[in-house]
Amino acid sequence: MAKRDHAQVCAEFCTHPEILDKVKPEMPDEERLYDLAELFKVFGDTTRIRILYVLFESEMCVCDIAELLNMTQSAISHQLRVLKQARLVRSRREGKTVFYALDDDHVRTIIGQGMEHLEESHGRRKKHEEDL
Amino acid sequence: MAKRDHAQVCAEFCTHPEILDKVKPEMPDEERLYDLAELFKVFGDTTRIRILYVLFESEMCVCDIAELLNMTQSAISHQLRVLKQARLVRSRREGKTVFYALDDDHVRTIIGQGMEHLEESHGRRKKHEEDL
DNA sequence: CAAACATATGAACATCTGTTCATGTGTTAG
DNA sequence: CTAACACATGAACAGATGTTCATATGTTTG
Repeated sequence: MAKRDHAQVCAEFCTHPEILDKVKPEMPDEERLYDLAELFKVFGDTTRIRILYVLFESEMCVCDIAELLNMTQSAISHQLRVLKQARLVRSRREGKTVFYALDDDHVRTIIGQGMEHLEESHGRRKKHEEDL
Repeated sequence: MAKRDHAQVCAEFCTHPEILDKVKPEMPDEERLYDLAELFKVFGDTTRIRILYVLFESEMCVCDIAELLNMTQSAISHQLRVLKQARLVRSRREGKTVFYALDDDHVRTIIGQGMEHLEESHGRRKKHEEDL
């Protein structure tokens, strides 16, 4: 039961049945799409991105990261938990300190592609800075 | 002025100066990291992910997408605006209808890598479902 | 055991985000 | 021009999110 009330949301000649029928079976299950969005949410925060960048260079303990990013130990710890739950980092205990490291090479690719996109779309953005 | 008050946030022997000095210059500017996080925020929503998946198959008009995803035309339009501002989709007018299409091939790579990560980390997750 | 330290975590709070609802804009047909 | 339609958008509201603060857990040292 599609939501077509207000006017009539596209007459029949607008919704192209061939396309709809072709696209529908290609869609992954809702659960996969949900998990995927959840994963990208993890990348969608400056603090977590900065943490990942820091870990590109070397494994590191919590307080090192906190100092590097000039943030509270608590804030960093909370975010490391999010990154760990997303399987993007792993932790290793050594005495009192806990070392965190990247746990997946897809991270580099994803962030790299994100950066490339920024470069490229920035290049394209010339004379129409704001086109809302 | 790093925030080291509560206890002392890691004694000097914990924060490894060599590592800090090595990592610091490798960090991109704050602005780039902010933009990157903003970009991934766009991927961090089920509706937008579903829209992108739909556009993988074919360019499409707003009401087609709304019908496919069984959502309001308004909701879809709002999200298309977000995707367009992030330069992930472009639009083309043809009479009354507006067609949207992917505007960047990095999108496929990024989503593909995200999916791969899910497969892989799902595989690794065996006997420790919840390890908060 | 107690003290010191590195890290983890729960609650609270302010901010951000996505959808809905109502309405505005741009285009075509009559 | 007017009506109908496809789409865009502003305001508002509920739900999600990140940081802070206080405190708990786990480890080493004496």
